[in-house]
Amino acid sequence: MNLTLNTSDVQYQLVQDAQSLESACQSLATAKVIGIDTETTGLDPRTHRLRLVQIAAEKMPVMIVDLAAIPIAKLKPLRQLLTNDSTKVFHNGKFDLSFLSMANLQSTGPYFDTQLASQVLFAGLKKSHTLAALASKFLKIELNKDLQNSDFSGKLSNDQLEYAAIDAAILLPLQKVLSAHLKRAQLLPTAFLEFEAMPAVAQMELNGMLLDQQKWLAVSLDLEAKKQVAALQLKELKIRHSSQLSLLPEYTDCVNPESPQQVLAALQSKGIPIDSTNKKTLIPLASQYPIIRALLDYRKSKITSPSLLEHVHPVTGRIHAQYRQCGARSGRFSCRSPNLQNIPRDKAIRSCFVASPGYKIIKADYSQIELRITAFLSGDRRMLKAYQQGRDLHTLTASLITGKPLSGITAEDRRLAKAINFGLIYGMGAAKLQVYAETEYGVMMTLEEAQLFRKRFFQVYSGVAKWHDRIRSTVYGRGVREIRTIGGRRRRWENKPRLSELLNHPVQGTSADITKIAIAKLFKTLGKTGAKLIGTVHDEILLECPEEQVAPVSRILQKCMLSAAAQFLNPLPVGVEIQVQESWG
DNA sequence: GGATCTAGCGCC
DNA sequence: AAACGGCGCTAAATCC
Repeated sequence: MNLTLNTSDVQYQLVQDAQSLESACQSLATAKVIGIDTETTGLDPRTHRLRLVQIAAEKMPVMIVDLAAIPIAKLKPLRQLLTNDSTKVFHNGKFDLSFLSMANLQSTGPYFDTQLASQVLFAGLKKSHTLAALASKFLKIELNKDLQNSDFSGKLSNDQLEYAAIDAAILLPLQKVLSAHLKRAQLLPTAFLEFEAMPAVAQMELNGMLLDQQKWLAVSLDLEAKKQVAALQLKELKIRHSSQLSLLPEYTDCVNPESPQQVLAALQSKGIPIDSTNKKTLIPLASQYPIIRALLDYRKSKITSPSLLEHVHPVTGRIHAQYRQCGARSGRFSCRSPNLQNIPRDKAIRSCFVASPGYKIIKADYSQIELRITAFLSGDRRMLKAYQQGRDLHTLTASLITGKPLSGITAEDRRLAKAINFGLIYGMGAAKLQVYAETEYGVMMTLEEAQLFRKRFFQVYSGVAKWHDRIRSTVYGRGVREIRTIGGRRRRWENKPRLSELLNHPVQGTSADITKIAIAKLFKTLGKTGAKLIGTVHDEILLECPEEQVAPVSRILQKCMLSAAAQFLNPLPVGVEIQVQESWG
């Protein structure tokens, strides 16, 4: 394997006319693998322009296409090259594909993304995944990135051209060495799963979500008003309750309810025995102390009203959040600017995310996917059987734990069972279960009851108990610092992981793998339906679909999601719930 | 004065 | 013996 690349003699050819483009593309078309990089006038594909497209292949000079010099109509050879069946190697291809797509230069796979490859390889560890870091680590080449943010809009210097050429050329040896590492670590399937999802994610970001700004303004004003009322109540209570503490000025006037430190000190000074002001500490005390009730009300009204309006794009009028495919150690997506994965479920709030005129929002959720994965991984007979029979696992758990017949399970029983199911599969203790059930599901229980429920849960689902034991003895107990999903996605730890983390990754990570496969399949299948992928929230996929296409697209969506899950969970049945609405709410 | 950390909380 | 995991955002607190 030839991994040497002397950056000082990377050859390149600057292409500024149609004829040179055609001949350069002809040579490059013979390559099985090409490295592609782009230079742009900025970071926003909607407002900044694509200036250069650099394409490298082994033993050829890097072709640098100057898009400022060649009319769009003459780019056909480039289009052909981008859509041939060679492997296209990118570094953070989401960025390049977004700009190519906006320049009406579509490309097709197969793709290899060196950044995603590195992230898959080192998931869980603190590593840098920049191109310079990878070049240094794997090729012992120190890239000079001084020109990365230089002005690529005007006349280009030789230094800029050389920089551009090197960034494309280096992708080829990097792809080789990363492939070898992925193969050795048995991570090729996971990496390819990421590569196939990558163009879908790029398109998802470009599509964005439409926010009804009028509606949102009304909702956020309403939230703000509620917050003011709560703050006022809080202030009055504080002043009254602390009036006798006039020697301590910070408690006499008002305490900033936003400051956990001040709130903690203030509450402690009133003799309330707490060591934290978080929800789970305060909720049990709320009935006893009006001030705590007021504080909780204040926080509730404070519901993160992220600066959504600031994220509405001036050109498209839509919100284009950034999804990071390997943003979470488990393989889940993370999302930011804004984080659309933690928008409150409150209908009033989610209803502000709407479909364009003539479109519908199609929202699809996997049903209890993490519990199903747990059933599969543990092999628990009772859970597997319940799912095979199409039963509702929460109701079953409620019945098994309370001893009531299935027909006698109330809504509260089922909420209790949800808390038990979701809490205990990752090994929650009784004390935490008690608090968790109350704060998340509004179900009260004594510590003794929590202990009993916990004991019963592991009795009735003994396969889950055995699965915990197995991980405890073969991984946790031996100090192993890595674990994998069903599909082989690996997460590693710098230090000894907690048992709960080891139990969680195979479940949460498998769920992420399934969603990513579904998104990749969907992207390939939606084709000319006009439906657009606009968001994903872990086990949920959101599409915006032309009204007349809703029926076929719903079927496609369901089929893609079910077949993605079947890749790992077959023959366990999986459920997908599809809703067609005017909005996300 | 800006960068980073912490607590708390929204979502799955 | 006891232990639920994964994120990003905001404001306050703290560090440099």
